Amino acid sequence: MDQADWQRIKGSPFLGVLPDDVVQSLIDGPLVRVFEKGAPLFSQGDPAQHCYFILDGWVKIFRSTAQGTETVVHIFRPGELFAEAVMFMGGRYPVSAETVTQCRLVRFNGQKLRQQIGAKPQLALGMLASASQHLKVLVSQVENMKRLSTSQRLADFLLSLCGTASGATRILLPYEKALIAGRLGMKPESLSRSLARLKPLGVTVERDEVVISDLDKLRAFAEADIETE
Amino acid sequence: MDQADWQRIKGSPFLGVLPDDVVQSLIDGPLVRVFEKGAPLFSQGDPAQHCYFILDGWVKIFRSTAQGTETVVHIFRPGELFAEAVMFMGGRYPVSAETVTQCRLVRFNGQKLRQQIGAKPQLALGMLASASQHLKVLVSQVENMKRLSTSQRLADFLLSLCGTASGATRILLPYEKALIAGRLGMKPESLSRSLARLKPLGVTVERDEVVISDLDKLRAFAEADIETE
DNA sequence: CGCGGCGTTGATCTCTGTCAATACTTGTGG
DNA sequence: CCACAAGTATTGACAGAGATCAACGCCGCG
Repeated sequence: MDQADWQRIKGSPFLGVLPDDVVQSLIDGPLVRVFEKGAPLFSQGDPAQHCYFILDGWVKIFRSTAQGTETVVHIFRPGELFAEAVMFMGGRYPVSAETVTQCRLVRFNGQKLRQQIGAKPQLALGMLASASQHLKVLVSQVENMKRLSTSQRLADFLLSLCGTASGATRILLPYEKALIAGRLGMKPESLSRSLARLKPLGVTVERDEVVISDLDKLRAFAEADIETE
Repeated sequence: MDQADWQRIKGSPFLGVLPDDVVQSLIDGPLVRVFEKGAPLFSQGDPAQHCYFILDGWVKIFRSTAQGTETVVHIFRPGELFAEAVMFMGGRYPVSAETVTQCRLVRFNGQKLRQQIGAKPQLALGMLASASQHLKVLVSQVENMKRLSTSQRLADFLLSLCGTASGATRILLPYEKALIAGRLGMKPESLSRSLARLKPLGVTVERDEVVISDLDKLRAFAEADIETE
């Protein structure tokens, strides 16, 4: 775990407020764990004993039905902590998690965390902050599904990869397009067509590289109530 | 605030674990506040200083765009606590809230809560339980939007009003159908047609009264991956 | 009685899922 | 170096679901 890793941890709402030695005391086993792409982290129904912080890579959170269909609920990115609320409660995971790229993760032990909670109220504050963050994300996901067209959701997704920059930019899609489609609530074919529909707005795709010529134009489109062409 | 009201509060994952005097000490001003239908509680962007527990009535959580359209994100019902996680952070509300019926609410003060958590860490445990609960609700909403047809979402919604009963039942729709449609991510016209499509499954509607002849049959329909009609 | 809000119904259109065919990429083994 | 196979992405044709627009019925209320 190098300096950049600690920097990442400091940026997290949950872990950022804690002294380094406290953070270390919550880690169970090796400080950093490396997972290959497609590695399962936990399954829905498992006892929620750990939560994870992402140093590098992307992690898929999904639900499976008895028939085997799987629905992507969310995909977490580097710098995010997930499964902390349910782990803290000590119940069972309501969803499954799996890496979608190679990942470097920090795993925290729920039992140790629960032991420390009484002595360190800021632990609880941080967990609530993190849980609140996740609530916001899911709230806007529900909103997007209800209100936006597929192209708008895609635009929103691309913008979320760009940060707050303006003008033109060039981004790499972080994982497979089929997964992006699932994350946005559509099929891969629809994603292809949605991407094509963004071409008039200055969005061109080649392989896993997307070039956006005017971020503000794309933002206006993503937020528009009525599709203007 | 009578005995039944306290009973309600006892059923809340967050407040249920707290002693009565602690609950009272968190209340800011009058114990119970009465709101007429359509009363705004807070707007997105306001500093999140309070959270609310619903004794009676229904509260709509929604988002407004710059253009003025609003999207219903969630509708809370009697016995539910909302806005607690974001209030805890001390940031700003990401959504707006408004009563959709006449309401009797209990309002809690964020500052007092934060003070008390320092002194009594078990307060934080309850809050985490509540946040975790709401996360689960949102996760299943995301899943429903992505995976289920409109009729299935409607069936799911009706079942959520029935509890765990079996056999036949009769329920009253708690608010206007246009609002139900928004909650389920569809248009009022589609809601009408979805209701009609449930008739072969033993669901009949008259005004705001719904009669279900076989709850288990409806459950099977709501959970099916492929519509078998 | 007439008006307005709400809900339903009907006709039509658009979009997305589905199914299928076709590149393109990558990796493997001859 | 090439042939081949498997995984991934795009494209086209088609059918179905839901949105849209418009008309009508119902009911409460002045």
